Amino acid sequence: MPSRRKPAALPPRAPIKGDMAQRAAGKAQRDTDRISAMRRAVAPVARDTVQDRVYAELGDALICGRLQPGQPLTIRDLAAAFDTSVMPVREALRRLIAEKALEGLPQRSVRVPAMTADRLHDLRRTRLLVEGHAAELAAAHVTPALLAALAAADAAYIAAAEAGDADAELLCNQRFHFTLYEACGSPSLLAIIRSLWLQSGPYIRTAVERHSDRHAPSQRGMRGGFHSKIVSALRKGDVAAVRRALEADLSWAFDLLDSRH
Amino acid sequence: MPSRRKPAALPPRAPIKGDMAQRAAGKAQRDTDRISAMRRAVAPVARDTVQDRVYAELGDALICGRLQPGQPLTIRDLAAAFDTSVMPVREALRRLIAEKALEGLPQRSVRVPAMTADRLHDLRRTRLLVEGHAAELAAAHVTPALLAALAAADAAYIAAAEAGDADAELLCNQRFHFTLYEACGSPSLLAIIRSLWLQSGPYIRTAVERHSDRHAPSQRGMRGGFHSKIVSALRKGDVAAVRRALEADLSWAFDLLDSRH
DNA sequence: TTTCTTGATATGTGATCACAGTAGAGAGGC
DNA sequence: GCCTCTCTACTGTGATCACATATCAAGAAA
Repeated sequence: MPSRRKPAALPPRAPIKGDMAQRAAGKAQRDTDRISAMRRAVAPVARDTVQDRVYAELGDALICGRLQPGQPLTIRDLAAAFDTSVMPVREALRRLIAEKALEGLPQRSVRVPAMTADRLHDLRRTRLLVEGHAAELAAAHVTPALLAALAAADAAYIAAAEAGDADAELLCNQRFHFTLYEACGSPSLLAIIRSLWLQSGPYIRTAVERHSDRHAPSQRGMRGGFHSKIVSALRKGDVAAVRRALEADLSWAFDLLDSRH
Repeated sequence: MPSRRKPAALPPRAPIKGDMAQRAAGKAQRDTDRISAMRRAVAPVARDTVQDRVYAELGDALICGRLQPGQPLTIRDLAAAFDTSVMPVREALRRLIAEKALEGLPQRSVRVPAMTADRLHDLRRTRLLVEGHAAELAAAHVTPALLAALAAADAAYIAAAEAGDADAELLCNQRFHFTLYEACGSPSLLAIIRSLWLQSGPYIRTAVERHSDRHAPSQRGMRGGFHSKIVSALRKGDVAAVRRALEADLSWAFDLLDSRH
């Protein structure tokens, strides 16, 4: 069999297709209004489209590093993996390319951006600038609820790290940081940070795995030390210390990549 | 006639359709290879698609403020204005929404984001942070060629401002700033700045027009004073002064919007 | 007169088809 | 044997159609 088709790169973890996509195969239903009204009542907020779900799924895969740097992505393969047509995938890829999370090659193929020393250095500098500033802004709006949420996120992170579940570890780390950043009250900064995380996610995964390879499970929660320093600085209201702790946390991951690459 | 169809919001300034789009109406041509080879020789770099051109056109319109804040955009209207099908417009809008240059409403309609005091404040703060940092980085890589390019861009800006051509003024202002930012050597910062300009373009237009309303033509080049201060600070290598001058330039426009809105 | 309903129109989204360009494998000539 | 050419499968892009839903207007009921 001469087919060169690669196996599906990314199996969907949850059904992607909404009800809307089933109508092509389904029978014509007359009481559509009744059904859609009910559906709206059940899920009044999450009114997302198929492409939104594809986008979210790919974004998660990028941030959690489930996609390798340099890995090529084809629209049709992804559409097959998600069990949809090419349309939603096209638009999701387009969005991710616009956010620099994916790279559109001149031959129009799409791939996860390759990891180069220049790119790592650039991302590191920009993330220190933007996320450091967001942390400073958040430090000005500290509330007990925020501190509690951060502490909870940190605990979940440590548990995941010690359990050796890299996916959960990265997810909890993301949750901790974005809990902090959302408190900064700047939508524009938040959008920038989200884009930066999408861009650096595939590399950070590599860093975390290296760390796990080098250390015993009981030592893997080490990064939690950075997190708790951030929380205690926030509690004291020491803005400069918050920034320092956050920058140390970020630098930790990038240093792991700098040392050997 | 009950048609509620609005007039085309944005007449294309240049033909959008490439040769690819003409094949649907055109006759089948056999010597395609010869022609495409020739075309590649003539334009070896600009291998852009229809959606790229729609995207670029809409981006220019946003940065130059030819689209009003709050203005709704419909795919079919834009497709008619650009004389293409809806496909390229869909994907161009999707990209701009991903960059926060346009706003996707929950009812799935698309519009230019409305101007609110909160949003203005947020954009101002983020732009001061990011563009200030980019200017500092650029100050570390000053070359005579850069200084000459900036001086030329500033001269063009003053000429356009005194001529009262708002479109050209905004375009030259953009050129001056991006000449500076490109020298910072950070692709990630440049992408962020580009997105921020797309977001604030519609508002800046309003600011510039207010300034023109209040001042005689001979005084309209005033902003050039900021630009020349930036250039002279760069020439002296005074990084802090570069940042101050740039922040004064940016604040000038936002102050105009703050004062009366 | 006001309000709810009911149509028609319009608009975004998804699926499918058509086509140009590319890359890779295999056959042919040197 | 190595290089070149050709042919085929594949991929992204654009066009078009189908459909659910949102919007708005006019009409009916209170």
